[in-house]
Amino acid sequence: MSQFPPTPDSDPNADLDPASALINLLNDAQREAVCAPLGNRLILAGAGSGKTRVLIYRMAWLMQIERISPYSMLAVTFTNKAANEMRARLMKLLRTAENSGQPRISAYDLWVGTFHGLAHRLLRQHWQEAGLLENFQIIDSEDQSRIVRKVMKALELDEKNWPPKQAQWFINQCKDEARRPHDLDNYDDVFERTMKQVYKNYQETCERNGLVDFAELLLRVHELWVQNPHILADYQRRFQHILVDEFQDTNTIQYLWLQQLAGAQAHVFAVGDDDQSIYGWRGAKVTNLHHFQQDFPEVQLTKLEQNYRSTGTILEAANRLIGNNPGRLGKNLWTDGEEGLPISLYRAFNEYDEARFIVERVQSWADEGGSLKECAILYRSNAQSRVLEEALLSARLPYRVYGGLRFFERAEIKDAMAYLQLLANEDNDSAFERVVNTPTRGIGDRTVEIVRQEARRNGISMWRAAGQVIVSGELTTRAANALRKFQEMILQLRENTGSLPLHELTEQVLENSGLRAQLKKKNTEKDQTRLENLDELVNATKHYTDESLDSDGLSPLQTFLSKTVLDTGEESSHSGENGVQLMTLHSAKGLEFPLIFLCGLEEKLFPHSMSLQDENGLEEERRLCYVGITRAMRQLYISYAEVRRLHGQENYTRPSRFIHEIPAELLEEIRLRSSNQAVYQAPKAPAFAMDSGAGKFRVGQRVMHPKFGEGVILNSEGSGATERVEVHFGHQGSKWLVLVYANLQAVE
DNA sequence: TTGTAGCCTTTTTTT
DNA sequence: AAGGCTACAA
Repeated sequence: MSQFPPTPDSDPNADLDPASALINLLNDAQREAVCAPLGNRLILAGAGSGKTRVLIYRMAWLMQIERISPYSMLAVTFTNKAANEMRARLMKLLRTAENSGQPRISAYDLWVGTFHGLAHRLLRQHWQEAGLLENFQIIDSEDQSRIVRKVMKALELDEKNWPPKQAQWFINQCKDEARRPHDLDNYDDVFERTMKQVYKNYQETCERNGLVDFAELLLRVHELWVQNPHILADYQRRFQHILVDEFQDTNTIQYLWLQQLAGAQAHVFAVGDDDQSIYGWRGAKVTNLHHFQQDFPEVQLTKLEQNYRSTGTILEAANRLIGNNPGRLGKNLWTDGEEGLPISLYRAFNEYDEARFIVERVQSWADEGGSLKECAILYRSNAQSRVLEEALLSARLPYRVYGGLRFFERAEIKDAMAYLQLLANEDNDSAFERVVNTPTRGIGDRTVEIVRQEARRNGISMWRAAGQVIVSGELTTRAANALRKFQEMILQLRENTGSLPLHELTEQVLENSGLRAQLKKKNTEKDQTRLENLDELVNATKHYTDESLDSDGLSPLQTFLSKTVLDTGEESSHSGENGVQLMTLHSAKGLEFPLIFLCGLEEKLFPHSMSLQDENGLEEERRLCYVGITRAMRQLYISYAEVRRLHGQENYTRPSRFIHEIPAELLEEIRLRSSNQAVYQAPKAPAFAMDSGAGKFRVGQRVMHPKFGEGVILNSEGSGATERVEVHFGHQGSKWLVLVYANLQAVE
């Protein structure tokens, strides 16, 4: 471990003068960046080169040496995780400096946040000038999709010919490029004309209901500033120093935003790595790195190429791989640390075998005293996590899955949240429609449709329309009563909104709405976890008390609603704090682990088939692979499966081209299997979960045979009476056995 | 209006 | 494989 220098953030160089204390442990390039004179600067920082550290030290430098008030600084990141980490590390660094007798400087006034978070804050502040309702709410992409679908239905567009997803994509794309419907051409093309119409209607719906989607947050602020120069001028005057992390991930609107805010005065300190640009699909423009150097005056460039994270072998692999991408800004990572172990390559039969292999290696890592949270399993798509989870589960290894179904995206949570949204704003039609009849209370499609029409006819919200329809006699008395009862329930809850603490209010929502009762009634295993999720939700609300309110006079309820949409819910820390980390390659960016498993390196999965259409897509996949490799500090495993079941379909695969792009001498192929030739034949039938009488045999399972003793299932073929499994029995080698006769026993 | 059985489609990454 | 959606019976 000697190759890794101590992390200096907490290093008590207390008796040095402040400047030396700060820069003492930086290398030359890092020091150049941190101590640079004021001005625009681009830091091209390779993976593991201390990018974040430089950013944090720069902030400390500005405050302590340049005597710049934190009040005039703005630091922007892309994820909340990054923002939180940055703030925490900065505070820690300042605290150490404080001990050395420095005057107290607080980072509390400092704006650190994500683009979206900051935009939200600005819009709350200036909702009037931005043309928003005071109690506007933020919607996530699922909400957005629902609204798009509804809009398209109203336009009588058939979902088959007009996939809503496409429309959603179109809308977001436009917004990312700062285009409103009226900015668009009067298309001749039917498709584009229709999309434009959907966009227009969608936007009107959002305006009416006080809803703001992710892209809208950014666009609104942009427009706010265009239309209100005095507001912009205020912020320009305030934020003289703007620091941007992961600059390669900025999209058009974010770039515009920065340009506006910086004006001619501010100094922008941008940190990025073109080789780690992996969000092109959501509008990020790597070219912003180039533009930055042209659009901003006198940009100085610093390259950070020394890597402190990985072994020489891992870096070499990463460099060679990324070398296949043309048009890079050019960077070559190096380390003066040791070469390290070769990269291990494992060819699995199928995904179960792959998972089995990984779990086995994790197990031996743990047996040798390694900590589980130092292991990460990375995959291309979320769907891959399930098999891995099962394997970990049956090995009784704790784990934690990042992303995937986020807590706040689960149906039962969204239901509960919709009630809260409706309490905060009764005109939120999305929320209204979601919960009028969840749980079912006799308000069917018929009734809802009548309410919807009434709302549309009068240009009012569904909540108000419901009130009118109840008295107008358009409904059967039964429906009217049900609807009235629903409204009374909401109104009664609302009475408590102000007086009760948020968690008690939430508790009441769960009880009075019948959400809990509904789940308790069915009481299957899934419903059990759903109930637990609801409890978890109540728990989460406990942090939102009046005292803890930090944002601009919002009620705890409103604060909670906004936070949960923007926050990915990382902190809803469940079990598995000390477990193996499972995540997609995308969410692994910025993290590092001693032991990394990169799995599913197969053509069409990684690189993903969707990205193979164009050269850009492929290059982005390669960068993604580069990100994955460079996460590893000491040891890297790469695996692929010869057969993989995807979308219920079994596929024969070819190893990813990325494997071939890593020099063979850095790789070491691992063969756990017997010498049996049969292993090279692709199995003819599903090689797992055999459903014969014996029950739960599958690849990787340990079994007991009366004559051969204990072994592991390597493979299987056929089904029913002809189902055979290949079992490896230690020194006796592998044998194909017909399951019906073999009399195998599963071994725990 | 509700609940369910069966048909259908969908397959990447996320603030 | 899994979720969404429709059609149908109660």
